[in-house]
Amino acid sequence: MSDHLPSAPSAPAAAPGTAVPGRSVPDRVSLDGIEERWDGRWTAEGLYAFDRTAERAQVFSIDTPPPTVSGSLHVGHVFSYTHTDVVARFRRMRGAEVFYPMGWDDNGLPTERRVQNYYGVRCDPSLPYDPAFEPPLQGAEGKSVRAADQVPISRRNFVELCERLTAEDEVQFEALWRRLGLSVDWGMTYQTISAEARAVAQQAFLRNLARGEAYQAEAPGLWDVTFQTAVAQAELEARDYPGAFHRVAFHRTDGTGAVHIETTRPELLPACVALVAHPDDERYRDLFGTTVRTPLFGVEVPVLAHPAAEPDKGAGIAMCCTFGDLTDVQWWRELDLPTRSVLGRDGRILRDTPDWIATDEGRERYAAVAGKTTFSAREAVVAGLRETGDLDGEPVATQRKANFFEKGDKPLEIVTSRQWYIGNGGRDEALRAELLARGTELDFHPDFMKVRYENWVGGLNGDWLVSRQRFFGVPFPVWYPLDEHGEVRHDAPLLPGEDALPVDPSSDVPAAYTEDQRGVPGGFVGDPDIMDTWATSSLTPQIAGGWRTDPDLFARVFPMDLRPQGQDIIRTWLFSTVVRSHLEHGSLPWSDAAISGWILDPDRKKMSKSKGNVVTPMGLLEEHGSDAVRYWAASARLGTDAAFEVGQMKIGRRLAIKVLNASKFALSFGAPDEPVVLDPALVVDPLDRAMLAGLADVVDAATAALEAYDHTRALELTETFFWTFCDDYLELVKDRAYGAGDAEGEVGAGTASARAALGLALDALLRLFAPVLPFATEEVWSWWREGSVHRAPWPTSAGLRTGAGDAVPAVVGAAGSALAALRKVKSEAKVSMRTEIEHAVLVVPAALRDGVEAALSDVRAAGRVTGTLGLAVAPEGAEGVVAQDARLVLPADAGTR
RNA sequence: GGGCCUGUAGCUCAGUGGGUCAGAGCGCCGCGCUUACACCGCGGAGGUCGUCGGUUCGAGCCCGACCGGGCCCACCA
Repeated sequence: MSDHLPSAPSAPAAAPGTAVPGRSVPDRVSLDGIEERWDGRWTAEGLYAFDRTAERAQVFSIDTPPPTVSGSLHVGHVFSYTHTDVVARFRRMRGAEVFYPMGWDDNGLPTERRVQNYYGVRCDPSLPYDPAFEPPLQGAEGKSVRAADQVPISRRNFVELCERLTAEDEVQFEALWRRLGLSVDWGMTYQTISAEARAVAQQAFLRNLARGEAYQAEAPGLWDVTFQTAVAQAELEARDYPGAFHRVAFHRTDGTGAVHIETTRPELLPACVALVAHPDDERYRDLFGTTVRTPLFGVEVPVLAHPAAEPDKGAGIAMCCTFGDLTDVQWWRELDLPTRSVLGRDGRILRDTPDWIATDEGRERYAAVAGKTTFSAREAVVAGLRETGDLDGEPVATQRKANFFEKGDKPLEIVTSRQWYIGNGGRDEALRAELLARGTELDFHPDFMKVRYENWVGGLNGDWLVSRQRFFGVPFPVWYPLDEHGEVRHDAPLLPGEDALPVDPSSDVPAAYTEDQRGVPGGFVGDPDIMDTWATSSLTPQIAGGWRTDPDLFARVFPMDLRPQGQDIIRTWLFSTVVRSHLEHGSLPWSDAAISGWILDPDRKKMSKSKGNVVTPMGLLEEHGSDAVRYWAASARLGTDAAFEVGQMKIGRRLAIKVLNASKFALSFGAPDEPVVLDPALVVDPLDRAMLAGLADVVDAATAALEAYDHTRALELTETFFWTFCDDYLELVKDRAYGAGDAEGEVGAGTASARAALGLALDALLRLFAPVLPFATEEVWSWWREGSVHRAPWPTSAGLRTGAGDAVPAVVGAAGSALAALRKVKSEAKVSMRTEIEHAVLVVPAALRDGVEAALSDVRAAGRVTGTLGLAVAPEGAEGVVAQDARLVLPADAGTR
């Protein structure tokens, strides 16, 4: 007996070999309204609901990327989310219980800014919660409200407004995803700023802290002066930045002359702590150990040797300031130099004149730059250097690379501050090796994306800085005692129990303290910082999987199977998730990572947001249909950039319509109430058997491709087969399937064979297409089958092979070539394909001879050959089938050939 | 400077352990209202596979160099 329809628990598919009763094929088929109709049904039936009684081995869990709800979705999202959905649908049909949640990322700067502008407020954690608060503005979208005009509100109020605002976005986003046909379980959504997500982030942090993986340190670090927050290595972006080399004289204290250095940051002159040159540099060897005096400010600094100094850069001797760049930090640390910071966290030169500037002139010069931005301070310093003659020549303009916060527009400065870190291998070789090993374990699709992971981990130069000096976000669940002098005891943090989470240390009180002790000597103070957004989103598997509150669920879904994401956030989201999982669970967070490429506009540039917004995703879906857009997305391989191509969507739409039409046709034979018998034993005709043999190969190959995350290959195989099926097989088999040659009232064996083969083929093809074209396939499925195609089992080749017997697929191609030869005769004669042929000889290559002969009667019928159709073997080397000596039956007025 | 990806018909792309691999679709040209489909069908014309070397009996497919695209990292004196 065949097993072409293996039973699945939720799929009331036909039992092997049984008849599928009752067809209900519409007279006219259409894609119009198909998305709303089926999305509604799927929702009503809970078709994609996750069965949480499933065991881990049965579950396929997906760590869906939560889109930023304060941005807008663009075609790139549609593209990559389709890839994931194809996987989800395939796995579901393969019998897996698919855990496919959707998250909304409403934590972070984009949401913070949007809430500020939309409601005219700003977050001030020092304020108490006001339950009755109503924002001054509603929907001041587009206009940004000046900071001075923003009403300060408590963090809790701010979070509430965030949730209020993003709720509207989530409705829009969900509508789009539904329209696109994502088979998400909409009963399982999460928000990254929700109480649950905050609690997970805090709990994970507390555990990192308890294990010694998280720590606090006061150290120089990269600082964004606009946002006034520390920034992590992963958030850096190197950009070109105009600057100028200034050649500046330092005066030797022994009075023997001057040393010239070159700098692009003359405004940092008051922060200079040393001059540094390479130990082997002949030019400066004599100076090592001596001191020089800084111009303008008259501070005596040593000339030192350090191998990190590069003789061919600038003058070969550099001024080391605290801090101009990361090399300065290295020198400062390794040469044990003093800290002389002059730059404030707001990016301005500190107002108070520092005590290391002792001379009257120096103090005067400093007063002239105090409080200025780096830009103005630079002008002032340069003017001063000109005045004193310490500027040698004119500044030489240069283009240099500077580090920027990816969301910022001013170069990062280096500022000393107290920050939280989580170990990520950046300063611990053993941990780095472990994390590199995790990367090796993880199956990247495509695999070369693994290199990006390895490069990043290999190049880390510090631990993960997780604290941010912002106000909206997940606060650190930490308080500190104040000693009797009111000094903060950072070394003795007060921590909440896990049951108390989430906490907000700015409004909650640590155990054994009362609110009135906040900020007073002997009392306590809350940690003012919030976590980096990645510190929360690195925990999406834990948040979505119920790590904290639902261990039963968590055990069924974690470690997850798949992380789909973009290649640009391998260093951030992917890596940080691996770090958290490794530290907390001692495992990878998922076994596979599917990396989608970019969408490029027709100019081969990365599709910009502005362009992406011109073509809204919803507009695309409405114009072309969801299946069509999905087809375009599914045509692009993972990890490969794809062009935004409307043409490809049109092809997809055509395919979807073809599926409807061809299916309608394949189901049109026999009386309407006559059952479709899906019995391979009925398939006896050589052509039918060959078709099934080909289809069986396609099923095997497509299945293997999808297993390997190669949805493109699977689609291509299926599609190619399907078009041949339509253009050749359906045409060839048409008359026989109608029962053209059967006696009145009888269904001949050939007819039954064709009908069974058509049914079996349709049955498999619909399921093969279902992951990519969920709407069209479901529509067709509903005409003749019970249940949803999306819960039907993935096709297997075994039943098809039973029907195929020992037939080889090539017969279909041979017969198709023969039919094409007859068509060509008509095409060249410029007559209708319906024109009858009264005589022709098919000259076929030897290799095709048997195939053509096996299907000759079908070829005759499809080619409308009424008389003799001869068969001859072509000479060696001839290609293709040629019809010779064709005589067409032409209308009287067209003349004869 | 280091690394990854990529360069095949006008366009978008397949070409699977080197030997019918020179392909598909779109576009183009011509034809056809053939009762599944005119949101269609049929037929046809398009390429010395970026360049130059090398390995091999044989190379889009392997190796090297170069040229052209895209991206990541490093480079802030």
